[in-house]
Amino acid sequence: MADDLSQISLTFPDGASRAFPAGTTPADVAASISPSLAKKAISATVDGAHWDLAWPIESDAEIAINTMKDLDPSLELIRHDLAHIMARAVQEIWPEVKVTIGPVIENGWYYDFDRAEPFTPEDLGQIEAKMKEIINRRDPVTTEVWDRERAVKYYEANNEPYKVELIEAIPGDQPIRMYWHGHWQDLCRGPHLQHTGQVPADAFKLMKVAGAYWRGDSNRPMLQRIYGVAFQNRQQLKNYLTFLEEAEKRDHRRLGREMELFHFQEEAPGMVFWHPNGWTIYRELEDYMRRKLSKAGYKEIKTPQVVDRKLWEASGHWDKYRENMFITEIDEEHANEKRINALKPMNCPCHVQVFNQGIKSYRDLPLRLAEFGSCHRYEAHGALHGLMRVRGFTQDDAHIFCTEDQIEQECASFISLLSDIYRDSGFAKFDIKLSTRPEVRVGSDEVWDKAEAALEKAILNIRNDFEIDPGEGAFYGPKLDFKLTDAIGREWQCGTFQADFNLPERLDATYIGQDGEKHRPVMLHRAILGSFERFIGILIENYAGRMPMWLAPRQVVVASIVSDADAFVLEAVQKLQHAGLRAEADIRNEKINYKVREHSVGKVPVILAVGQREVQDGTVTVRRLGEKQTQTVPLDQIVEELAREALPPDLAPE
RNA sequence: GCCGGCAUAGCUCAGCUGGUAGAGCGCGUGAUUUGUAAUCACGAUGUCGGGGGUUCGAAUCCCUCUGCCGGCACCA
Repeated sequence: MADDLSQISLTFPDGASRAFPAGTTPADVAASISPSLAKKAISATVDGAHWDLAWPIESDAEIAINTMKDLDPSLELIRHDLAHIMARAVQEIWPEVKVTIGPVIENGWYYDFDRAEPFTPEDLGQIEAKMKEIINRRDPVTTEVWDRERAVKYYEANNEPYKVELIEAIPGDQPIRMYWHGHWQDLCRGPHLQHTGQVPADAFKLMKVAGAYWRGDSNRPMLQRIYGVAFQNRQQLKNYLTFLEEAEKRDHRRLGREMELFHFQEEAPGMVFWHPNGWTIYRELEDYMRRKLSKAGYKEIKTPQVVDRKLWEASGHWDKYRENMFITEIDEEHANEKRINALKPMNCPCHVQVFNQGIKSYRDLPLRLAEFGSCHRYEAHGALHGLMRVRGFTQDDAHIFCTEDQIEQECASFISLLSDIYRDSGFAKFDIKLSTRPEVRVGSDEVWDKAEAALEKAILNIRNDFEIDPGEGAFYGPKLDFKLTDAIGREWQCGTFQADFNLPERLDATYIGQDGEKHRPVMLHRAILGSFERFIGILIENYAGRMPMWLAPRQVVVASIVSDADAFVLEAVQKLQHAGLRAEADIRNEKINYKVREHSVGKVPVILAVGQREVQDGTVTVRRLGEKQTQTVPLDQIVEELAREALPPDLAPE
């Protein structure tokens, strides 16, 4: 063994330390502990870094040996190695295909290939079969650190130009690691399993092929990306596939059709045709927002849809977003020139116009101008997606004109308002991200210091965890983004709060300060829902269409069991409607089973059934969505109960 | 915008290698008066996304446009 000078001390998770020769590998360490651990070991965690069993450790460190029982490292290795195994399978089938990169992602991995022919779904099956073959070969994984030039020459010789480019992008102080699975080779930073047979052959699946730009750059070649998912065992894979099916059932586009909420059609791509049911949800949400904003000290305004390009030139949007704006032209009778207007893509320039009317005093600040602002943006065809990404949408927009000193208070009130609204709409959890000053920006460093600190302090008033995204702020000011988590764990960025030192300048907004001089206000752009369209899409998916009472488009259906009950049904509906409920009668000549099924599928939260007995007793039999039991109660009682239940959260007594 | 796929009745989908369309649900009519997730019978579904071409003949093959789906890029 090596002498004392080249000894290092490794500390284990239980706190014990032992001396090892410098350059010892985790495999050596595992073997020194027990033969069974040596067998089970797959990788190590060394000072927090995921470490290949074959990588030498040169200095004192904390070490933990990982086995397949350690979820994160084992999934990481399985998915990582599958990416290579897939690339190898592809090259074994089609040797001319060029390989590029293949990282691990959530639930699996992808790998991008350059191939003239498109991959077909049948190809995926063939690749999968080949991958299983490779796994069964149990080829050992070996790792070598190569000299940079040698690696470049190697890839040049093998006609793998993408790999050459990748090597050139690796910082000079980092090793070029060459990995071999049997005869197949890839460039990779590792770590890896010890042989391909360690990957569970029945716990992965290739999911889809899609185009993807080389290095994410739309000016560079379009490659073909194959996505795969992988888990530790077959059951976990099955669970995941079931989860996907469940998520598909929540798809708001499907539910939108089934529940008759809205539709889209060719003549207006990306624009929503709201149907009565969907528009009911929209209006309930809008009414709720209007009350919340009004209570929070906002003044609601409405500004024009069609605005002369001059204003967009002044605001800077014409230069930057011209391509994405809907333009209207008009020949005015006595004008020399055609007048060019744009449908507003955002509300802020118009809000500044409202602010600029008359002279504002510091006493007017903060001035909070809110608008349910209907905006249009020409989004790329490929970007459209149901209600989630549309070309015509309505923001719950507002601009707060204030002084620098007021930013913190305004931000704090905003976050508290946003928390209320998210909670009321069913989202308990949300995350906050603070994006700070970018390289290129307007405004002095002092103002940025102040604004960033104000936003940070405002968050800390409410909670102590938030993420910082350095350099990702807008050029005009720092911003906060708010991401909520839905019922199946997906995250959606909805709210935003942005300080703006630029637009007031460009559009010359001023107020008279205490000193009698003109000053520039700061403008705070903020939204909570983002857009009504998208937020409703998120609500539909979050609730899987089973909206809470106050948002449900059809709240109660009163269904007759025999036609002798029809009169009582109509009476009940009238009482429910008088109590403010969205109630309807179902006195069709159908069995109660049929009616219950239809309204359950239609996601009506409450069905009241009326037969002979109920008519006699003045009662109804209540069945709630998703419950099998029923309960017979006096009509007047349930009317009162449901009316209370249907109150929007801000109007409901605590 | 880019890559790939798809487009048949209101919805979900079938229609093999070219011979002018079919099922279930829904809809309409009638019967049934029904007790908590589909009662029975009968009936009608349509410019096979639009345009052009090949062919004696096109839902089917080719071209093109549009839209949708999955990604990528974009998202003030």
